[in-house]
Amino acid sequence: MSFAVPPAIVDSEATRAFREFLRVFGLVERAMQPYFARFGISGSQWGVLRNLHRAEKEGATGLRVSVLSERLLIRPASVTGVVDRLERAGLVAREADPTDHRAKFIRLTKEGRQLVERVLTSHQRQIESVFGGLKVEEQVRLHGLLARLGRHLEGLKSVGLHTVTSEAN
Amino acid sequence: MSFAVPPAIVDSEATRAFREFLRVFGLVERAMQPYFARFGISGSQWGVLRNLHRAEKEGATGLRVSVLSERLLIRPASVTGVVDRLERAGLVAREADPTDHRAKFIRLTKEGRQLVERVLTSHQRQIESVFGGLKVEEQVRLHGLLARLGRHLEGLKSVGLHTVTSEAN
DNA sequence: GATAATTAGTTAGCGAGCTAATTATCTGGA
DNA sequence: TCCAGATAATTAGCTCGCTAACTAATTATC
Repeated sequence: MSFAVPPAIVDSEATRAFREFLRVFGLVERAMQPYFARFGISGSQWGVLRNLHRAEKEGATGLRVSVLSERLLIRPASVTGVVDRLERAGLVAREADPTDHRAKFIRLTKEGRQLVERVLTSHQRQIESVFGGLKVEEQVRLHGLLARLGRHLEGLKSVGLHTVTSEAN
Repeated sequence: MSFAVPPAIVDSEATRAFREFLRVFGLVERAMQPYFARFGISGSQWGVLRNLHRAEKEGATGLRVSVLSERLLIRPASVTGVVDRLERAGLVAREADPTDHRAKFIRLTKEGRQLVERVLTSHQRQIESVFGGLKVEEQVRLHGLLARLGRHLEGLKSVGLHTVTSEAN
């Protein structure tokens, strides 16, 4: 009964989708990285800058490290690193939160704001170029499938025997 | 004529898809990492081990660093690092290529092979659990859209003004 | 056959993610 | 009130990507 051994020759649809997902992510990274490099920043740094810019438009003077951590889906310790480099580049500044001396507000400097505006003038076009391989209707379908998958993953707290990173946060 | 300013309020479908793509990737990583940690390896290390295992099944005794680099979509220098750690862990070994003394074959050790077999017994189930948020039919559609996007990105050699990493390879 | 150019892999050094541990501050209950 | 525990951010130390520069070996060219 050779059925006892899983048929490794043919992969499941989930496996095929999984592999393609990882592969395309690599390709997207490779397409975006030189784009950001033109502005002297990295994709991660753009994530911080974009969020700060949005916050400004909504009237906030800055964002806490913890808020950036949640929005960017990275740990606070990682935010510290990215902010360090942005600060060194003069694009953001750290400011004490008067109501809570443990917390710090990260805000855009004038230079940072100017850079964001400059990136934004070409940003849509860049993303369209990356996703231009899909018709708008396909982009919508992709977004829908990803959103569904995302909701599933948010619910998936423990997948194996471990908890995703557990309550350590 | 307020049209001169791009309507930043409403994002394009491409932008929405792009953002969701990045977000879901983060979630997938978070789901897989503790799974691999159970076996004492990382996702990157698994990539090397899985490729070596496949190569073995196809009759090869090992794979060159350059071949691993192509298959994993990472630069040779990065392969060196992952292989270093796998070698230190006793899961792979480096072996000279008798026909070309510049090249090296990376092959599984007995321990490495045993680990791969052990991971494989639960691997399908793990991936199904991650992608279980989608029906099989949706997984197929997702795969199709990603493959299409992937083909587009492979063709996209220069996106901005830069070449992806240029001819330096 | 000697030398130039190419190729395979590694090293060095950086950015960015992670966890675990540390510091400083805040807060709630005895 | 004061102290224990929670919370915000940082630091230290790891993996893993990257590029640039290097070494060693092969191939091509004159």
